[in-house]
Amino acid sequence: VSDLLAIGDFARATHLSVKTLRHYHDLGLLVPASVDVRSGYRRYSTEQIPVGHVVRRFRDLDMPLEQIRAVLDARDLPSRNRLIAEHLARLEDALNRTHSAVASLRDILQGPPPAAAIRHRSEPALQTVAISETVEAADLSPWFQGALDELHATLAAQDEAAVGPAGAVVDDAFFTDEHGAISVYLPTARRVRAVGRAVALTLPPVELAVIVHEGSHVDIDRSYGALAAHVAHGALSVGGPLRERYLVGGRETTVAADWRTEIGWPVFRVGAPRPT
Amino acid sequence: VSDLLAIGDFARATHLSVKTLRHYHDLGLLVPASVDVRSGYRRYSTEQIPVGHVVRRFRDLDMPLEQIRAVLDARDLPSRNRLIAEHLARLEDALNRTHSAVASLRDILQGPPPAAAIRHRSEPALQTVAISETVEAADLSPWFQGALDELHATLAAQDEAAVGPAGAVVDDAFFTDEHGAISVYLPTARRVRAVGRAVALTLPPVELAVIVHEGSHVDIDRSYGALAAHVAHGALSVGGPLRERYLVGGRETTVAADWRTEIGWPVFRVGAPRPT
DNA sequence: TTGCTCCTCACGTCACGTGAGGTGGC
DNA sequence: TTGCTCCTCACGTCACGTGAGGTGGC
Repeated sequence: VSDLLAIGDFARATHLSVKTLRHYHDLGLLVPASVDVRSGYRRYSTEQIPVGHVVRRFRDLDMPLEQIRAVLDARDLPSRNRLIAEHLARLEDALNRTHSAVASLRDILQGPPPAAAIRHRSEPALQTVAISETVEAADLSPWFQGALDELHATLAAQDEAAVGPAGAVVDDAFFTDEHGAISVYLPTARRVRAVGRAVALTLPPVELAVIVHEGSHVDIDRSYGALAAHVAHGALSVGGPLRERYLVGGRETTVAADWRTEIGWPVFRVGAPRPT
Repeated sequence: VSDLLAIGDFARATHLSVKTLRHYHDLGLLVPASVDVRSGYRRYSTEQIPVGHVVRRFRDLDMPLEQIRAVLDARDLPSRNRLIAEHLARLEDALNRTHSAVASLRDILQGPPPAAAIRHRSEPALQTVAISETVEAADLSPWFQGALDELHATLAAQDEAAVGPAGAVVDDAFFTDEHGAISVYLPTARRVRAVGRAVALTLPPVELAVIVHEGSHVDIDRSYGALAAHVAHGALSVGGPLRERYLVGGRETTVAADWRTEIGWPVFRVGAPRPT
């Protein structure tokens, strides 16, 4: 009995608030060593103090409670360490994005965006090998990497090579709802066999207003904005998914400042009769 | 009309989701240039696109919506820049705390805490000059700095000097409820005149179990835990606020690893008859 | 016995997302 | 006219915090 702490003392011992401790009990994340059946009083053992400290540090690192539970429940050390390492990797990603966002904010507050040229182009039908899935905006980057790697591997296995830069067809819902269908593709000379997620896909012809975005994708919304303003100004809007082409991307250089991304926004064909 | 965008096109232009845009409209943060009275359809002007980009970047930096509104509404450039600089400073603080938390997590997972000695001491009454306020746990650090600076300035103005290290008396509620009364004090030879927030305060005598925490305060919960386990083991618990003394702190060295903080936990007097 | 600690329960907060059910615009 | 876009409204989510109203322990 002498080694049990009331919730208030346990709060002082761990620097977790009483409300937080009750919340963790409700969720089964940090269950008191004993609970008085008559009064409902929670009693924590001194052995639980280091557990509280660990939980607090994971929360300081924004780890979701469900994931903390997974770490605490991990059977063996390797799987526990894997979960932690994965979270630290996500955290580092977040820190990098924060640094980029600060730089990008300074940029945007300094002045108007660099006025990139917008041109119109008739895109013919295109033979490709593609992976199509519904993706959350938050998960885009790792999904995209994996898909593109798989496409290159698929071509290599069939002794084929891409006959142009990689690209993507992005459903409207991806922007308006934060998740939607995306196809990542590599253009091919021939129709390739389907392997794994990769399937042959022929992109339909389309009329596009295109802009080339220079640099990292943290800023890519500015090029989308320029394109949207252009299309709105000309009243050229027509439905259909957006296109992206990665003229220079992560496979060519790790220097994000050197990336070149073409964005294509579907429009009416200029000078042609509008569809009735 | 040709320069107005439907909400879906504005979402594509800014990479803010439609749900998010409607939310910002409800809050008055980003109000459409026009709203159709019959249908409720929102129309955004192309001039609003850069505003959307700015809002998105502030959100990427975790700026609360109310604060973003304050930035957008700022009348002059200096006050706008001040709000932004303040947020960036907070952000940098958060990044530093994240780095510390990662290091501290590695520490705690490596092994048991360094077993610091716990001793008992009778603390006599102490004449001090102090600032007492109710503080949120999240605001502790800047509040503490400001209060301590003010105390030193108060003494200097009266040609006095502290006769011992700075300390604090911390109400239990500060730990259990995340906010509570704190007094920061400097011990004085004489009773000083009250100036500003600083008033003369005589601390009552108290029996303490004390531990000395070595290093930065990100880890201080571990020393609190060791102390709590000791007190629980001896069944020595008695009410009353905690004491801290800053033997070596931020005024002595900016190398946080060299800090030494004494934590005092009120206990029964060992070997003395318990109060009846 | 007093006063503090502890209890539950319902609701609030922040920044949206989900989903139902329905209407408008090209 | 069809089908897509857009609308509102109510509720859900995450990790707690607030506050009411009440009981238990030293």
